[in-house]
Amino acid sequence: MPKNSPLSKTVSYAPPKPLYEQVKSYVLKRISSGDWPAYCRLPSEHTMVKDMGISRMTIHRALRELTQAGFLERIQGVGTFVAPIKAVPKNLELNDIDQVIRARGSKHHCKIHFLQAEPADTDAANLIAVSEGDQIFRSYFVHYENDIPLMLEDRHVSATLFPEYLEMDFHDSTADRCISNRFALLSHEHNIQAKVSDAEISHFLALDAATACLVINCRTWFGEKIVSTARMVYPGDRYHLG
Amino acid sequence: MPKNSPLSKTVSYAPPKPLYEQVKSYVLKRISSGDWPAYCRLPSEHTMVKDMGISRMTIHRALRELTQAGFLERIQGVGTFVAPIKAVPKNLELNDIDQVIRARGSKHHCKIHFLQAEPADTDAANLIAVSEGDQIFRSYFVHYENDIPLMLEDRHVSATLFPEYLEMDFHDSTADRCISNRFALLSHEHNIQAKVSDAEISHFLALDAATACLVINCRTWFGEKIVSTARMVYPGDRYHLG
DNA sequence: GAGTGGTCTAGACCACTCC
DNA sequence: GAGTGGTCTAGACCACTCC
Repeated sequence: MPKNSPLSKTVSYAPPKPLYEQVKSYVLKRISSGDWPAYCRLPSEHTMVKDMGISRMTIHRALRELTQAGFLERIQGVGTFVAPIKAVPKNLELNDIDQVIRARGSKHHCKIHFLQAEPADTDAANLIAVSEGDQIFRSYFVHYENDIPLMLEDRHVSATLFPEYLEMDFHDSTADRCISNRFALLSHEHNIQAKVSDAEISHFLALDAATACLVINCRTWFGEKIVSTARMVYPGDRYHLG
Repeated sequence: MPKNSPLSKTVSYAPPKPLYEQVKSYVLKRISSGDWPAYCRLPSEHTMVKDMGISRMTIHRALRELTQAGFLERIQGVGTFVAPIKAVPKNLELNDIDQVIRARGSKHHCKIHFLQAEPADTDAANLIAVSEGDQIFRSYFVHYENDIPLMLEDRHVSATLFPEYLEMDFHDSTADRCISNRFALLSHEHNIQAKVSDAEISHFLALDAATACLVINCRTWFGEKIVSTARMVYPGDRYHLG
């Protein structure tokens, strides 16, 4: 024991990473250093077992996880190869409006302009995949950051899939979160465009002059069915994504 | 053998899914049906081993993969629980401009307005994290869809990290893909806003009148270092994301 | 037939939590 | 101490590719 054993204890060895993590790190290091460029063939599992003295299941787990993460490609009967680099997914994460506002240190509140059942007109019927005239729910909210309007949320909701929608409390939670909490395994489809404010947008977002706005259209699926579609409009000078 | 055995052969049984996939499907079905709501405790691995007659490693793999996918949460020494539903990531995938244009069935080409080394001014130095006056590369391209300008790409590139940048061929590949092909394990950071076209944008994108534009700023990291930053401007009436 | 990766098992040891 | 999940092994059988 060295004389500074109390200190040594404080330093507390990082617990050694599991073997499969060590193998993953090793492979990633070889890839990022350029030792193993794209399409390069890796040693076989059997070879790695011999060379590293690690069991095949452990090697296999490491390589499988790197494959799932997009770094490798494996072909049964052939071998393991470094994946071409496009594999890095360029995703933009979309967060809830109230969380974004709170993360900025501001106060969020939501004004409900209307929240009602109505028969679907042609547009709404298309948006949410019901027949024209079917009853749907519609909500029309404006979200504020410290009393300045930041987002107009115009939402259609399926009355058959989510009959309780009108009774939700939208002051504590967003519509989006109410829907997420109600259904398991939702999927989302987004579309983002830029658009100059029109009379409707200018009115509800309190814009003096024509302003470029971000318009995000989001459709939410539960399995094969559309639960909700939302049009969210942000003034470009007050908000940006990402 | 039934009399239509040739047909039976043609039908070709789907090969049975691996056991761990069957376990995953079973658990997902229980979750999405509502049998196992959020925070619900799952049977222990040992219990599943007994009940299903499947070895623990196989059960464990199924539950681990569902955990990685965000459906479950596991606590060592405690148990396995259904994850609260927020887990569904709402991501927007950002694709390469030339691929988007070709996917629309249009023709892509790129006009190079300039491509040069220059000393970093204050803005550029901040964008790419070098010192003012350091040499950097700058490219200024316009991408066309069938001869209509669709995107202005103003890019700064680190001359130390990517000295070959000026010699790349940008007619066959995009700048973004050149960079991706050059480095392994890049990460990207995006910022999207709406902005009214100014004189510069109107000129290069051939806009007659003030137009709302999508502006995407993208920073590309190689480990701790910034390889490139790009400002990409799309006219809102010609393009939308997603 | 030799080599590859894909799956699965029965057992082991461990760290951790809860009692 | 009993129960939990986390890791690891040594072996097995398999489907697949390439020769």
